[in-house]
Amino acid sequence: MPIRNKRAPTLADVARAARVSLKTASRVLNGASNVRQEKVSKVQAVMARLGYRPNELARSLMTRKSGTIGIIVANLANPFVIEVIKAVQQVARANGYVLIITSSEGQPEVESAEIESLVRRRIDGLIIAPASSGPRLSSHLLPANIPTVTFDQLVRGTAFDSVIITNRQSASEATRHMIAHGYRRIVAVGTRPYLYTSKERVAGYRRSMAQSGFEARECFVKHESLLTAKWLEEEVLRGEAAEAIFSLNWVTTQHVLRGLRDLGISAGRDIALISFDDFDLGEMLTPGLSVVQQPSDSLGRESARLLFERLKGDHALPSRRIVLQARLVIRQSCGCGVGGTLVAGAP
Amino acid sequence: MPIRNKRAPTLADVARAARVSLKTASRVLNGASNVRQEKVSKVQAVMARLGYRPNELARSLMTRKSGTIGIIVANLANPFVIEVIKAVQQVARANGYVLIITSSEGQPEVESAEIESLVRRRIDGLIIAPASSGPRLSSHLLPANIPTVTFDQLVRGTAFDSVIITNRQSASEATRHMIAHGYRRIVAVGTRPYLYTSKERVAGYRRSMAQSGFEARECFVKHESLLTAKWLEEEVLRGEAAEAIFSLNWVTTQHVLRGLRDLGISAGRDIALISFDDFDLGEMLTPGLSVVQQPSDSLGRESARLLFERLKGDHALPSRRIVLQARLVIRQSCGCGVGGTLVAGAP
DNA sequence: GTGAAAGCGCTAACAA
DNA sequence: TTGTTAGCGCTTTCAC
Repeated sequence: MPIRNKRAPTLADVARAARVSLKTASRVLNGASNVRQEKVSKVQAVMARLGYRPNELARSLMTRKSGTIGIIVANLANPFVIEVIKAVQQVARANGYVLIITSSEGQPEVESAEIESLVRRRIDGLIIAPASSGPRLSSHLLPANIPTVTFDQLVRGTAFDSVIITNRQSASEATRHMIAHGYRRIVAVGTRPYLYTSKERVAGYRRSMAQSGFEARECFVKHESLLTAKWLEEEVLRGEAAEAIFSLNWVTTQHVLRGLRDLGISAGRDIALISFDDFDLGEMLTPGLSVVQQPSDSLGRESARLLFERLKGDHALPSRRIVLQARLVIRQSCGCGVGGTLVAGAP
Repeated sequence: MPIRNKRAPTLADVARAARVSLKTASRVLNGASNVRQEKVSKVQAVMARLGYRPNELARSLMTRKSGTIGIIVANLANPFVIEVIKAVQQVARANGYVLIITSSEGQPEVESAEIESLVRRRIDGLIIAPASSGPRLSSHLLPANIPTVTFDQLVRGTAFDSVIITNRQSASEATRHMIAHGYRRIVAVGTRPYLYTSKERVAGYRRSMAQSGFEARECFVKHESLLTAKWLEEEVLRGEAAEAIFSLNWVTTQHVLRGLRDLGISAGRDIALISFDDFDLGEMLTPGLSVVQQPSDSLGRESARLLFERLKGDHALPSRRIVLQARLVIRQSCGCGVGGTLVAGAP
């Protein structure tokens, strides 16, 4: 029996009970090879008997490794984000790391506060979907010795590893697809125009519109709460002003779908729609939602890989950028397969 | 300038630079009142100048409080789970705590491993959706001094605080609603029959069926991967054997919807359907999905509240159980509003 | 008000 | 192969 009855047993308690030195007990704990088998068994037996639980906090203090990875996302409700987290989680677990997940709610101030909190907890690495593309996420917040990988948004003027997708190209492709259906009054709808992803997707959309000689029109709200049916009707639809909508992100699509329904307009039938980002039941809608699908699993996996490469190995690698291919998934809402007017030669 | 150029500045560095004692610096850090204002300012100035970041790990070692809450869920993909986490996260953040989120994948062995990992990291509290209702989640895994709240599943023979919902009653209500539509061949479909939630929901379903003198029929798969279109056709539908389906959880509904579509059967039109658990776009399906909606936000909030009550105050409170009311949300797939055969007197 | 000393539970660097 | 001695960065006595 350990002397103190209340406190959890420490390695010292174990060592005492096993009649070995603290260091020997420590060696057994860490699976060091240079301990006599006999003592190993004895120490392990005592550990089991006492119900010994190593204190990772104490270990971390000494090793300067907390075994935790921070991950900051903008919106936990977004299934894309969840899939990324799941992938990161898998890699982290396989490496014996644990994830501290927080959300910035897309607000740079919250993001800063969360970073500070994580740094104080001495995370070994950070994976972050930045809340803004501006220079807020700067190195004065993050100590240089915390490897960081950004995903989704790209932050100007930083040297973080990053994983992004083909925003511009995929947006262009989606737009081209709608154009091939014969639509020319295609409106891009989105939130937070100042984000990197928004800008890139708009650029892709514009490129395709311009190539066909059509006029691009973008409707943005600063925050999704402003994306109401009324706004849709007055700003986007404007009577006959829109034949098709290109929704620039998940939360936008959600609000656009609800708004159109409230207006008695069938998304995909009365007006064509392609969404950047998919839904759990996107295929089950009628008509099925045509989407640009982000490779969320690879995105998480690659982000984690980049991070662990720095963690395990060389801290001084040059900063790397990975661009993953997003995929245009054609279902019906784009105009395909609902007696739509798909023009010959369409994708 | 601190002497060591490489290492992050410590409180000792701060104290030295500010020409005060370590303890005074510590007092300033913790906002103690008994320090002369002059010194407070000085220390704070030095902290800012040096870019000092308190090491929470070191503090935790001494205070025996890590400022972290563990949360273990069965499936991060489930939006219900995510909403619970979001609510818990909010409360945790408001209390200065951080969340370590892990997933058991519904497997008791993984759950045990995750618990062990969290205990070693000295979480201050645990919120867990148990992977099984059996006695696996027992106190030999969890030290008695780690307050724990379970939600979703109820674990037999433990004294944890818990937050659950009206599984039985709500399942009964949903079944009654379908019966009122005139259906009598209503089949309950689900996964993992051994779970508390499954049993309760089945019990509610059976009660309503029995009250109307109808024969209850349940179709279970052990794992969702077995829930294929073929299985649906052969085990659930069996020709005309099913007029309505009561899907017992989120993942089941997802597979049932896909399966029915693959069979060319419209869920809600050709066969009635009520789902336990809602979807992001549940309302946007055609017909709209009728569901039992769990109060996920309250569930998370209440779980967190129970936990923090123990954390902040009395550890020796008697164990409490909170039962929250789930809500039957009638859209169309139950038979309402699609020219269904709703019988007079239906809810 | 302030500070010196001790110690939280572990590992690192040495010596034996 | 083993043990001893220092710490890691902070908080907590308990003196002054």
